Amino acid sequence: MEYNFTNIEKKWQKIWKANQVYKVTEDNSKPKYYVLDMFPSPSVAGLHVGHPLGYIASDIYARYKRLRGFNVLHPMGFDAYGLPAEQYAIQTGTHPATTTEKNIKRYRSQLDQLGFSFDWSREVRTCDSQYYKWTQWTFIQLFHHWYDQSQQKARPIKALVDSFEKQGSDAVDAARDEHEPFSAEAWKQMSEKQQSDILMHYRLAYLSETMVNWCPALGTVLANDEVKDGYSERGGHPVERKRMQQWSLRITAYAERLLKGLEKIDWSDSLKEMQKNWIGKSVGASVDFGIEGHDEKIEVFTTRPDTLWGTTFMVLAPEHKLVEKITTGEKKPEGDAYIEKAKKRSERERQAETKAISGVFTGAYGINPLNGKKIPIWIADYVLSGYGTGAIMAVPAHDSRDFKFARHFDIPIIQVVVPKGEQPGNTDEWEDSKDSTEGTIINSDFINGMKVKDAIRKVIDYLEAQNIGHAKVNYKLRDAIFSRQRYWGEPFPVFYKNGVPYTLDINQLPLNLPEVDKYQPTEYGKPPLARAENWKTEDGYPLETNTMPGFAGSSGYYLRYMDPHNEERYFSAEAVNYWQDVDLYIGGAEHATGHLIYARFWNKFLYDIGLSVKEEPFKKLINQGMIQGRSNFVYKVKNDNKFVSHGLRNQYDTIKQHVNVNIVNNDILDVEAFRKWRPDVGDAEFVLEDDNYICGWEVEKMSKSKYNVQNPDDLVEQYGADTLRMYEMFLGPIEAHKPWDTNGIEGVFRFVKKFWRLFHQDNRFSVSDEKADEKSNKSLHACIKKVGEDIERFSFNTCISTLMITTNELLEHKAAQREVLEPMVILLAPFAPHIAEELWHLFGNDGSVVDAEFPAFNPSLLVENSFEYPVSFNGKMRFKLDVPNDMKKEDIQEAVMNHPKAQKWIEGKQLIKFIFVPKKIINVVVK
RNA sequence: GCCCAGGUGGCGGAAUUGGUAGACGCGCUGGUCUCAAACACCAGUGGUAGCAAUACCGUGUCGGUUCGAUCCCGACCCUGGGUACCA
Repeated sequence: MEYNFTNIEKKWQKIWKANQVYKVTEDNSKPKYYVLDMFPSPSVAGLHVGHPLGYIASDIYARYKRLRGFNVLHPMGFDAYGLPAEQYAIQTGTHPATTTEKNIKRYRSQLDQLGFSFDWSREVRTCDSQYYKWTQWTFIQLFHHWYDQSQQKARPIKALVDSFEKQGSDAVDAARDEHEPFSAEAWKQMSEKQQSDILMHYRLAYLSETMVNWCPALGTVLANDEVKDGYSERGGHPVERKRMQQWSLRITAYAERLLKGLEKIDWSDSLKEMQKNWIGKSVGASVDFGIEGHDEKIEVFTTRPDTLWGTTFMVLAPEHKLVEKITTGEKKPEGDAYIEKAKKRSERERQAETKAISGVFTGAYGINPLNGKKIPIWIADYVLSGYGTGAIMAVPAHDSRDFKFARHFDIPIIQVVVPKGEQPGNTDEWEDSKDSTEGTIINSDFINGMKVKDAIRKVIDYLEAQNIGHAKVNYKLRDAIFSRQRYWGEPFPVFYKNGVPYTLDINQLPLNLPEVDKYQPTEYGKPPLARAENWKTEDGYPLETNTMPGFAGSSGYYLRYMDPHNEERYFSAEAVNYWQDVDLYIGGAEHATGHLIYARFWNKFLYDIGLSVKEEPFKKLINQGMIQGRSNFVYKVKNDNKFVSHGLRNQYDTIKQHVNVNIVNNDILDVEAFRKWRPDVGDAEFVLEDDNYICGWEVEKMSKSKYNVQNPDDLVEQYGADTLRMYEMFLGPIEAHKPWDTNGIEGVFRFVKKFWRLFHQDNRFSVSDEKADEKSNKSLHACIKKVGEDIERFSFNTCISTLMITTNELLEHKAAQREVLEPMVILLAPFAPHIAEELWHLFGNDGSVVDAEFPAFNPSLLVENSFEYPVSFNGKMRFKLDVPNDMKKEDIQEAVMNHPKAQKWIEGKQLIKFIFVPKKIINVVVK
């Protein structure tokens, strides 16, 4: 019988579906295991070869755990809201729901043909109202909760209001924005609007003014990514920074718990490090600087209050609220121009460009609260309004960036810390700032002579005693801006009454996304939902027109999989008590500081209010590497409808443009296909080299916008799903990034055919019930051991190598006994489920191979009584020597030294040391 | 700029991380089978020198620690990801 993968795969996929082989229910007789993939966002391009990489890995592990007797939850769904469907809708007028539905169908059929063990009865889609009902529900909960620092948990707003009524604002220790304190009496006399404004400073979901990239021409807000040099990437319209009222989530309240929680989870150190840096905890002090001639104070945060005496200037972010007020008349024009310029630059641009030093003196002076010294106040765009207080005290002697700024503008530099073993220096001669992490304080009044650590403590005590500052912990983490001026997202369950926001009743959920005539913003720059007819409550109050961001729907989806059809609740207590949390989560590292932080926050909140039963949602996380695309480029001559070949591009002034890799073969462009693909330049001239148009190439992220997407369908048709699954795993370690290349899939295909041949003779399934020989048994058990160990450490590429090696050995031994071949089928099953299932049934088994038992390995078969040692001289391997296990070190030394091959290396030299590492190496050191 | 990761033959990678560098596979070379091809099978394959045994060189670059470094330390170069409204 020939190996006909198409028939085999189709047949078993049908049977698995009909028998619901992958459907799971809570089963208290078995331990649970929850394997989760980051669900895909269904794009027009379909699934590309990078998507399945993670899914194959998780599927292997899910199947493996099932073979080990676990009740495995392995669900899948779709992150269906987002920009791409909306952009497409703006261009074509097609409703995003239509596009999304179509894309999901395509994804589903692509996933199905790969033979994944997903329980599709649990599918969720973020754009489904029965799903987003619970996203909206969670938002309402966030709105009605605040964070109690003393209890370190979220509590109902009701409790806060009670406290205000009894004791005013000072009785609680809450995560909140700054506001003036008030008494219980004052609270009671406030209007509803005033009370609402106060509560906004506490709610975990709140309205506030935040900075955005505003593009007036497009009437929309843009991501930093969409802004290039102050212009929109799309259309090239000017963009400016602007304040806008937005919903935010007070994720900063959870900063400390997000940080601490990292210690308890099994994630890679690099990912934890990224999150740690993102949260960016720093311990220091808040200090109030006076301003000459003004009543206001400038609050700065510093990690080094001990260097206060070294402060020779201050810097405000251009957006700082005091800039306008303190800039003096003569400096005003210069200041305004600078602020105008800064507005046009994105935060990232402002931080990236450190070579060009820029800034403007305000003409105003701050007062150092410790010594009363006057220090100039500058404006510079390297200070960002979003970090700390948007103002810094600059200590040029001990900070590199401040140093460069001071040198550039000729501002004095005062040394205040002397590093250990050094003498105080002349700062005029310095080329850079001096490290100050450790050392002795000078030029600093009452802390002179103290060590840095003690000085910090002393200064903070002094600041607090004088009421000019206090100890403070600052986090780089910012609250998550939660509103988007877009159509294709969850509507907020919020309406406005006299300008005060209220949430809908839970029983009014879901608030369905309304129909609109167009998907772009209105002429007045209002979000698309403003176009919806009757977008108001039954009582006629206007509903919120913003929608939620992409991460809203993906923040809690793993919980909904536990009980996806529950209409009464997010999920039942029974379901969550059984499934608990995700044991293994597989997805891309590009989510490190986005989704993976938001989801942890979301889960902690649900934990606080008694829904989640585990504080951390994802116990173990694996980041599958990105399969990178190989992009191709054409070179268009600027201001001319002409393209030049790669080798000639430097002779012209050209722009590099992506070209669809599917019309490029071996970097040679199919010019006719290109004309069809880009009708806008259909009549272009092509400058060739050697009669060909050669394209440039680069390895980049695979994405539709780079036209380098490869999809798996053709490969499944040509080689079958089992081969594709194993080939993707064989490419390299799951966590490594690798460029996609189809060369090499033939080798895996050969292996699958070889494996099939193990069980067949003269085209007939032919396996005997006789005892297998020792060699075959040894091969099998070495394989069981290695494959088991390697699956446990997610080293799937070496699993496949091992299976190849064992298959070659068994073929060589002409092993055809059930005793060795049947366990091989089970070992292969997680990787290549279709062929394994077919062979499993050829053996006469009834049930599915997924319910088989992972074979046990017999250690006694693998015991060796000697070891072949590599013998090195001065670290260089020279020959090998077989040594019995029970031989003594002295005897081994003698055997080595008397070995004929050793003479060449020891002749005329003196033995310094004889190193013997059991089961590793022998090294002879001679001189 | 900042944070994180990576760099090993012609190519993907292995060496479970201080102990034989290059497992397994692709590709390539030669051969068997065939009228021929495909499939399959056999042999070889890091570089240099050599008929060979063997020797020297070799894990991005430079330097260090060690009996011994792909692995640890320092400096640098290059590539990829993230950088808060792409998902």
